[in-house]
Amino acid sequence: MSAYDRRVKRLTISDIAKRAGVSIGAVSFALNGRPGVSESTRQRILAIAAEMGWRPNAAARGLSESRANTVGLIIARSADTLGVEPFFMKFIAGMESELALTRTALLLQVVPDHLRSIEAINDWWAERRVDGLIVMDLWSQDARLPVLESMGIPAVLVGRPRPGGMPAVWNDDAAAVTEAVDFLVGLGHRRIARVAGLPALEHTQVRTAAFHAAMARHGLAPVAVVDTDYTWAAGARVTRDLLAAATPPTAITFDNDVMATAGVSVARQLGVGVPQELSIVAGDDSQLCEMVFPTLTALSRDVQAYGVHTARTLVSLLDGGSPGSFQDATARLVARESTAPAP
Amino acid sequence: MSAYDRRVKRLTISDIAKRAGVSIGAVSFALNGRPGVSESTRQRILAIAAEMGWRPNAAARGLSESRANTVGLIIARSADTLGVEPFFMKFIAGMESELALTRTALLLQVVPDHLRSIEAINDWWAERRVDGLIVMDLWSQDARLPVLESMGIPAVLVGRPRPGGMPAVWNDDAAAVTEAVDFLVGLGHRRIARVAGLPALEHTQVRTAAFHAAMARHGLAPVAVVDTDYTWAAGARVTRDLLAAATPPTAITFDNDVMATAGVSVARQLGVGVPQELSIVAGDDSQLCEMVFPTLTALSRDVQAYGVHTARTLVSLLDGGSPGSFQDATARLVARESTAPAP
DNA sequence: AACCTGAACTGAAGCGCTTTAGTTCCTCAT
DNA sequence: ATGAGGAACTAAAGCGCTTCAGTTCAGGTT
Repeated sequence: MSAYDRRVKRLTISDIAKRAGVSIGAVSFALNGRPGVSESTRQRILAIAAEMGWRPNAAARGLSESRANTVGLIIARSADTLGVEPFFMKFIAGMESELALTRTALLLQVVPDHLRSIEAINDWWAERRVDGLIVMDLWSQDARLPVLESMGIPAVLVGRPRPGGMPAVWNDDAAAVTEAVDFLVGLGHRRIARVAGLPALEHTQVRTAAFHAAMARHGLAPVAVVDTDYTWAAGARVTRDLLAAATPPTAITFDNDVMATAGVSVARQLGVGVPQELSIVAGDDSQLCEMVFPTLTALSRDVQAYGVHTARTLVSLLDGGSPGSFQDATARLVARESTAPAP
Repeated sequence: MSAYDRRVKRLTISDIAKRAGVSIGAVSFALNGRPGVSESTRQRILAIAAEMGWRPNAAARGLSESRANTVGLIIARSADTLGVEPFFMKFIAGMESELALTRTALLLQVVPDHLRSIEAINDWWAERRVDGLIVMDLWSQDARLPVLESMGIPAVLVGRPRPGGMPAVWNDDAAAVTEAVDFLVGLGHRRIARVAGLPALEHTQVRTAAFHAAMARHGLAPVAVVDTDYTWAAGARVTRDLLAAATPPTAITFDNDVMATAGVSVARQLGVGVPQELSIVAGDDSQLCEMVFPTLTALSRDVQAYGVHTARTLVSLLDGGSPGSFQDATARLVARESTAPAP
């Protein structure tokens, strides 16, 4: 005998019907704002339902409507990387504030790689647990997209829109990177390096291309562009290498805050003054950037709003709309202490 | 006409029944390992189901079993605080690895306070969206517990067990704090301060009590014990105050890694050498502790395992067991660069 | 008075599964 | 030959809701 009896008598729509002296159909009409009942009975039924504290059984409604009223978010990263990235939690918080408005729940799954991610997609869809999905961390050749398309799964991409593909919510990474380069060049820097994130991620490629273009526009050649895995260790190693070169950069842009922090740390160890001898720009903003000394100049954006817009797009898609892609605000450069005129 | 037709013909148990030439009841028996079918037909049915790629419709099964096969995690914190704390993502990742084994999904909700948290509990339970809950960030007088108890909601507490209450997964915060104090005293420190977290949180109180007890055991009186809200700003402010005192501490323990980082930063600004003049211990370990200079001595534990154990306890509870509370491994002190013999 | 209309409501099917109460049929003891 | 017993299966109810096809009835037309 379980400590919890699952079969407790639950309040159902027919209890309300009995109490109101009408059929369950009438109750359903009343509760869902459909025609078929007079305004007076509707009010009576609503009052009774509220008084009795009735709430629809999600499984029953889902079964009947062929809809789960739930969306899924699958994050394909190792738990270690996730931990330090404030991005996800903020994004999730934003999504939920929006989803709450339509009584849509959020199913979450954290898996280490794309293969598992596809398994999770299959499971959820086959079991009808979700009505649609949010896809993050897009790769340029993303194995998940064909799966989603072939199965006809409604999804919203967090990243650049695909031609003819599903709706995407994105922001102009290229413009942000360009702003950072312009800012550094404006400070007199000529020898600038870029420490990029995972090369498989599409936005890494976009940013790298934008970096090259922006440098070229100023008639400059990058000192280096190095791909990494976003970790602190990688940021430290690359910074060490860059500073050990014959003509080291006077400025480095990092693709996230964690690596930028590592860069500051390594520079200090090597006795390279930040920002006197080396300027540093972080590609993501978070409390972390204000936690280090010197505080980090960073590309900042409203991640929570990003989550809100993504959720809104998915909800609209599920409601039968055909939302276009949504361009979120471009990250702006927030100048702090880690940048200064070139030596 | 929606871009996605929800009414696409889905594979159901009766398709399999038709194909196997048996009744749907027989199929259900076969798929769920129940008696009522011969071994040969069971195998035949399983083969057909696998071949056709059948998966049970979660809503249908849930409706029939009066069970959602989903558990809920409600996090009651502001998105800002959440972001920097690597704890949650790791914990979630751990939970999921365990939940995946029993095909249980995780519903997540991030709300700013306990009031909203209770609303979310009510909603989920009334709608039968979850079978049980994980309760984190326990307060000593936690308004959620009476709600859970009165509604008979299966729940596992992440924190100290309540006498006669629901099962809890916890670790010995007192022992960990004691180890930190012993360590510092062993290094010759006599003037030790504690920068605590949110005073409403139960484990803050447990740690503070343990801190006092450990100090007393060494015949010492704390320089100060200050409550905070875990933020970087609070950590910085308190450190500044402590170091400005007539007889400043030679060692400070902080209740999380973020504040400890702030402490290091402030000390440097004030020209106080870490660890030469001031030793610092962080109450939580994460990559952050290895990202600052000097790297932080910290109380470290396996957060992912913590999540695994919590999920396992809840699953056992839902399966009708009556799991006792589970004591997770005690955090161990990882000595790094931020601690040294007292000046 | 006969007819039509539309609003207000009921009855019942159906969503996909589990589970209980039968039914059929084979085997074995008598 | 008869029946008891059990294994292997089927039929159908039920989970709680939505929805569609009817039914009833007041009111208006002609």
